[in-house]
Amino acid sequence: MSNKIFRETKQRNAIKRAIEKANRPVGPKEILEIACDEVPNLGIATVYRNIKTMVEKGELDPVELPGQAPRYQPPSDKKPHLFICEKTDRVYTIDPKLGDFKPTLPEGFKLERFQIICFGEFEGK
Amino acid sequence: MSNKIFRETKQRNAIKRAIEKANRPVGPKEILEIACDEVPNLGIATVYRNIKTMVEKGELDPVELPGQAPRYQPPSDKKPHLFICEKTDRVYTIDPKLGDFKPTLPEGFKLERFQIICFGEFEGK
DNA sequence: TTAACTGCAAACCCTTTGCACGGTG
DNA sequence: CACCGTGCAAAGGGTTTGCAGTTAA
Repeated sequence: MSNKIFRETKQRNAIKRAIEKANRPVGPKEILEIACDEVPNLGIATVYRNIKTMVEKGELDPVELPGQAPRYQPPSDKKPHLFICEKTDRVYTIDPKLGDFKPTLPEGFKLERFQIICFGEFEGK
Repeated sequence: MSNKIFRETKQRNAIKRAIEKANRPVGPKEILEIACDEVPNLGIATVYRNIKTMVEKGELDPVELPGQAPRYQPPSDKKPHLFICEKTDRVYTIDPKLGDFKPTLPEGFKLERFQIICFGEFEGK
């Protein structure tokens, strides 16, 4: 069982702020770069360890992408559908207005859940 | 430019046949295992090199998955939508009967194409 | 014969882990 | 002061590359 006590450190806070500041799903390297403004020689291992801890605590959600390493975002923004900008490689969570749409599958396939991944260009800030 | 001449080898043929035999998108390890029936000490590097060559020649299509390494399938079966069996980790291409469905996106997002990834269990052979 | 192909091992890249030190509570 | 967290460097896992020997054409 997990009765570990979590401590506040300047590294952990910098990582949290970096993810919030990004405001879209970001990867470990991206997090490191942003957080390094606050904690110059932050190690990548610390970023990975904190991501893991935060995901376990439910403070961070992994966003898995086709053909790419996972990115992370605060759980409050949780939306399963994604938009991948093919110009900038940035990822956004979207609400594609599905109504009651549901894919129909051939026999034998039991649908648990589904995800729509959109590709294109995002022309915004 | 690429004016290389491609040769037939027993390894390359075994790899091609392994992918055809699988009849669903397969990864390098899976290809190696199947092809090893024909060519016992086939090297994994050869599998990777042939995958690359075949993708470049258009004889093979990569199938990219969220949070997983890409798998490959013959281009004739090309369908963008996928079903991932969470029991066996096997991947299947599907036709989810979309009709004229299209996701509606917020302003600023220019939709180029989209893909539906379904998760669940496949109860078939 | 020539140059593409192969197997092996080493090199890579990204992620994880071991260790000694530093810092929180 | 106990023990969690950190930085560094080494270890892992999957993919790629260098090399010398093999083989297709």
